[in-house]
Amino acid sequence: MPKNNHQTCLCPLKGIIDLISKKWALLIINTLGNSGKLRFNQIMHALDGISPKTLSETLKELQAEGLVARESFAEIPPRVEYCLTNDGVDLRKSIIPLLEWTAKRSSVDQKRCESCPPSIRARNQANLGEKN
Amino acid sequence: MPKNNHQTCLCPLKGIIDLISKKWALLIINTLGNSGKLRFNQIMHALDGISPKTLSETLKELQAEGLVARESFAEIPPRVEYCLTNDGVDLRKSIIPLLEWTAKRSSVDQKRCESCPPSIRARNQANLGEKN
DNA sequence: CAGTATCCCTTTCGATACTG
DNA sequence: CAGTATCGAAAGGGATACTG
Repeated sequence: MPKNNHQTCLCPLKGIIDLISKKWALLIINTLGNSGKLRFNQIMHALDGISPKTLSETLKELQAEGLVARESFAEIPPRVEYCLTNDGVDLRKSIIPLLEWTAKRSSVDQKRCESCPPSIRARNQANLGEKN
Repeated sequence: MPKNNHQTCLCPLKGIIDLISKKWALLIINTLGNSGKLRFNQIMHALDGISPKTLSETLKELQAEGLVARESFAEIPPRVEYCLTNDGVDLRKSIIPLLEWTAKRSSVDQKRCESCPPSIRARNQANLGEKN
């Protein structure tokens, strides 16, 4: 069996394309994965540039897919927290190679990560060092 | 260091979203990866439903990104072959976990893979068996 | 605070006919 | 065969104002 001939069916991909091709879906997944629990406005802030409409819609789709869990508290002012489900965590893990591939191609992007905590940036650099 | 707290920066993701959010990009990558070299009309046929315009445009972008190589032969009728570059092969490898995640979620999709060669389907089943 | 409702612009992409 | 040209429909998504 040739080493570089690992064949995969593209049919499952068709299904997932709709999900991850949503401009913000993977970003939300990753942000929640980084932070654990976040409130609506916290996600808005973390994903600089997303509109409340888009965030709201995308979160609903992610919930429908069983990737994100929503918990609301009967308080005033209202409080709602979002986090990944186990499935969401798995998805996030499965895109890490993709992240690494991207980072490896354009390490220039690392410098633009002003919205990322220094700890994450440091870890990225370390990961890149290991891989190269 | 908590085990489930592997943090990743989302900035590289922003860059890749544009690429993979193209409806057909990953499908082309994977099809080429499965088959090695393919001609324009072969890709058209493999990706049932894509229009020549969309295929042409997407192939150009993938070439511009250095993921796909194009080789044309001065023959009549003309012949052009596409294949993955090394970078393209790497990208394809990096999305395999994503494919596996998707396949694991909805093994029902496996049954709809009528366009896939039986050998690929068999391999998918085997891979699923290993993972579960 | 956590969304929803509107408006509108842009991009995407399918269908089809045509060309070197 | 390997595309290109043109048209149009549809969806994505931003800005903003508003509501429970």
